[in-house]
Amino acid sequence: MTEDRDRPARPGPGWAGDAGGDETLSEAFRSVAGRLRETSQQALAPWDITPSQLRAMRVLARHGVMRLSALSDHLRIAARSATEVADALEARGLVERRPDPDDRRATLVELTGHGTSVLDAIREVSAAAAERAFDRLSQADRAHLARILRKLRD
Amino acid sequence: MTEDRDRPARPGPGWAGDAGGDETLSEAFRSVAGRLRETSQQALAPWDITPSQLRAMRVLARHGVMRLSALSDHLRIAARSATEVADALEARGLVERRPDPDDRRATLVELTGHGTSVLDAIREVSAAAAERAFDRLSQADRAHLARILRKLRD
DNA sequence: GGCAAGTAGTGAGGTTGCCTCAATATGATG
DNA sequence: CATCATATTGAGGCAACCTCACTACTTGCC
Repeated sequence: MTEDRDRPARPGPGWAGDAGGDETLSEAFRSVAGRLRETSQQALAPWDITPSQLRAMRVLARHGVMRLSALSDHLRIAARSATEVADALEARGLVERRPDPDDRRATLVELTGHGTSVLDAIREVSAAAAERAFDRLSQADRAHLARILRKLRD
Repeated sequence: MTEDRDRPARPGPGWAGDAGGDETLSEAFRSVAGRLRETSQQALAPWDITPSQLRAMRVLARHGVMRLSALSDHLRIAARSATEVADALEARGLVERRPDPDDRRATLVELTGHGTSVLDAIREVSAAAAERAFDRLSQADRAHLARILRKLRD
């Protein structure tokens, strides 16, 4: 059946396959989360930036200039992998490396102006796409959901 | 999975990094989903089965014996990749290959008895682990959440 | 029946995003 | 100064995907 071999579609590891007939809360939750990820990934496509790179950009936008090791801590990846992400972003002109004046072992990474504006644009589009999924909920349901999610996060 | 590392933690692609201070529904949702995935992945560890393999087992449990091509359709991966997943599961004695009597090009895959019981055990443990995350919600909140999730899935 | 065209599975080889280990450079400390 | 710790990176590996090409088989058509 429908063989979209041409288009990878990247459902991602969290994708629940065709497990559409669940009943437990956690499975329903994951199923919705998977769909959310799909749509926001589509929104991301035009910029040719991977989810991994986007995560790094978000960290840099949130916390400003930082060392590579700090970036790897925030992303919870090995230091070596942060080097790779920074390489990719630097090649696209989205971040800049600069030696840390306080410690000549270290390298600082920072979003460029271009990186900041690209991130802003992505944020806008992908937030819009994702929030659209919640349109079908009433105002009251949205408030409920927000409150419940807050409880679940503590 | 090479779980023998110090702290792989494998947050996965949906992991929102340290984006803990967000406000939009979609970001909160993904953050919670990420945590859910983390815990259920830990629950999965003892069996040395990757998420990818588990997904395949779930499909086979749900739909019974099927061709490799059908499996790849259900998992939304290329046919070639389904071969790999089946290889891994077969090596662990969790599925069996058998020629399709109706079409000698095709190969059928099916969960073995062992595969079924392993899947049942995994399901039990990981569902329990995941549902535990919802313990902090009141009965009313759980009902709300279930209803809202149902709406989001249509 | 005979044969071109299509389909199922897989070998070969590539990509991505992560990993560990070791090397190099620098910093901190007794 | 000697030693040990820390920051980044080169080298190399692995898992889970991918495409392309091949073999074995089936189907459709004359």
